[in-house]
Amino acid sequence: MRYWLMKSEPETFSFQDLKNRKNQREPWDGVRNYQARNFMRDSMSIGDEILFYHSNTKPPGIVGIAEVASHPYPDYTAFDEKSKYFDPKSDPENPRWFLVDVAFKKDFNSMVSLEQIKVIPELSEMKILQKGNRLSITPVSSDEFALICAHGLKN
DNA sequence: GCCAACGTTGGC
DNA sequence: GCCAACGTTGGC
Repeated sequence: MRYWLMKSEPETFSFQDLKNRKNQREPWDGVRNYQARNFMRDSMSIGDEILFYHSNTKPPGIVGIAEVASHPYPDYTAFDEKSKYFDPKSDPENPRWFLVDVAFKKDFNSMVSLEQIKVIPELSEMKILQKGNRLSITPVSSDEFALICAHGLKN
């Protein structure tokens, strides 16, 4: 079992949007970064838990828990000329981009904001805090995951 | 809206 | 294979 942090801009796709989806489940399409793709394609397993992070919003932070809900499979939006994620270089015979389905698991009682994360010494190693980090998917340790959940789930 | 950081592209 | 130009991310 691994743990991940996945970013999404709430204006594009929020945690509430995920919760409102049929089966509370959504393909994580549109990732066009090789490192993030590799995490989904090579390292994720069904049941891995995900910290759902809202970026580019005020305040940014982690709003709840999701989980990996499928094996990796090709990102079909890369083959769709009408999609904004269309990539003519991704060949259906040899797909360049992969994704997993993500499922809603649990709301936090209160957001764990980026500001809070920054002041918790045990979280100082998190990728999200490292300078210049822009990766939309990053691994999280089990201790970090547990600590953030403890903060998010307390009243 | 600014801009630092970083990934990708393409000419050479 | 180098690297300048360009586009994007995302906190502030």
